[in-house]
Amino acid sequence: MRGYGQYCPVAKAAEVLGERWTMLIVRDLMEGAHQFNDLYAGLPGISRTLLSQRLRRLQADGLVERRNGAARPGYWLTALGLDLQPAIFALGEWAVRNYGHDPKRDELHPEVLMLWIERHVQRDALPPGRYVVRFEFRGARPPRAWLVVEDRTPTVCHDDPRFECDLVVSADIPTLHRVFAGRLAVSAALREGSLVLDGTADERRRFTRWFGLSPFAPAARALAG
Amino acid sequence: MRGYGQYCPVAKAAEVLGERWTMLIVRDLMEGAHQFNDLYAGLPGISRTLLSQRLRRLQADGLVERRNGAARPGYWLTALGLDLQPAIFALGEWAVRNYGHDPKRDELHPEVLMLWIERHVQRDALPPGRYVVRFEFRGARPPRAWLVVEDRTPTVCHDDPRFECDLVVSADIPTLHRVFAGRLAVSAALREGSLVLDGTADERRRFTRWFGLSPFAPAARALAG
DNA sequence: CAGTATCCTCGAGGATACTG
DNA sequence: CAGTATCCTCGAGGATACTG
Repeated sequence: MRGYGQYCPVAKAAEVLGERWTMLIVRDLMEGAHQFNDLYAGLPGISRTLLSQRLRRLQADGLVERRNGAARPGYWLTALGLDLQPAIFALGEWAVRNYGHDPKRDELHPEVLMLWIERHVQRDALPPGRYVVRFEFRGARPPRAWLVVEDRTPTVCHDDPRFECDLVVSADIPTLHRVFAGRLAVSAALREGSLVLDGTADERRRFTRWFGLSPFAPAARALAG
Repeated sequence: MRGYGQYCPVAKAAEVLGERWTMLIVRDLMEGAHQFNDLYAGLPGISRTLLSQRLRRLQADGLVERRNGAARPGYWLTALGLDLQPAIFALGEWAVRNYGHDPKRDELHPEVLMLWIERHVQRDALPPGRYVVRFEFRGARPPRAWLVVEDRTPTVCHDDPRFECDLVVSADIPTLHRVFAGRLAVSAALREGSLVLDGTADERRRFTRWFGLSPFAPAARALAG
């Protein structure tokens, strides 16, 4: 995107963030995605070429840096990029306030939703060692997914990992999304039966602690009243 | 712009605001531009066709409505559009915090700067009747412009209106911009002589009251210390 | 796993001329 | 003053195949 040739703060922000996908990449980096393939999985429709290009542009603009030193190399927001948090949050809150309703059927990819859930798992609430949860989507395709935790690090699997499951979570995708988004309380979903937990009483209780909600859940909750 | 097919608040916001020019159009509407030609003048580089298209899209998305009833028909933000103010402001503040320095020479159009100044004039501080101020840009092209006020309504003229001037403001464009942006206090500019006011003592004093700064001036000032 | 190189398409938007 | 219609260009990005 060419610049606007206007020395206006809003124009400058639009210049850096205005290209297609860029804001979503920043959002994903904020929510804990750092590897190329992790980012790629969270952006259905983008091509690998384009993601690569956008990441290079973000590096050139100083919002993102590639860290090679760590155990797993990856992309991280710089201080400049992290400083965008309040602004991106304000944009999201605007959308929540005004468009918070009726997700269209084809806007709910089970894979992406599971990725978001994975990214927001409350790690401290997870048990040590291996921990496996199966999600049953009730008629969606794919019909199920697994959240496999090893040493408090969750990973979504779409193929049966063939481990014993500590808990089974059953809900259709819209319900699971409404819960994640904070528009339906876990307790209310359990009560009405749109969300069903299958496991020991301890595990069912533990779910409410490790299952993290969207950062926009408080805003959505505030709307509901 | 096609949507992202993701039911995420940030994606939704990016969908509505992410097209080139759209955010700047919203910004201009927030700052008091309402007529097609007024918007057009504030967006150097856009084509009339594209502006028209973007305005139609903004109407379809519910951010803008066309009001035909008023004395001058024009485009106005709806409640949905106005609700974007905090988010757009946060984006601008991010840019001010991080890119607040070194405007490039060709990013400072005298015409656009004068338009911004016109839009932020403090009307209550203007005298009734006709009031005319000439701006001398010291070597820029065009070299001067007039702010003609009739009944507290300011209009920028780039051709000599042939009225007597109540005040002459001399400053090069970068200085005038720094003052408008809040990065150089009027008092400091006057002291160092980069801004010169020519008129009666009363008129010179009045200038500091009607000359309004950018909405981002407080953020810029805060940076300066 | 994390990208890059190459080719090709198609649609956004510029230029120009026009209108109520 | 406030746009619209038409034509045409060019460059963003998809598809595909490839690599350290």
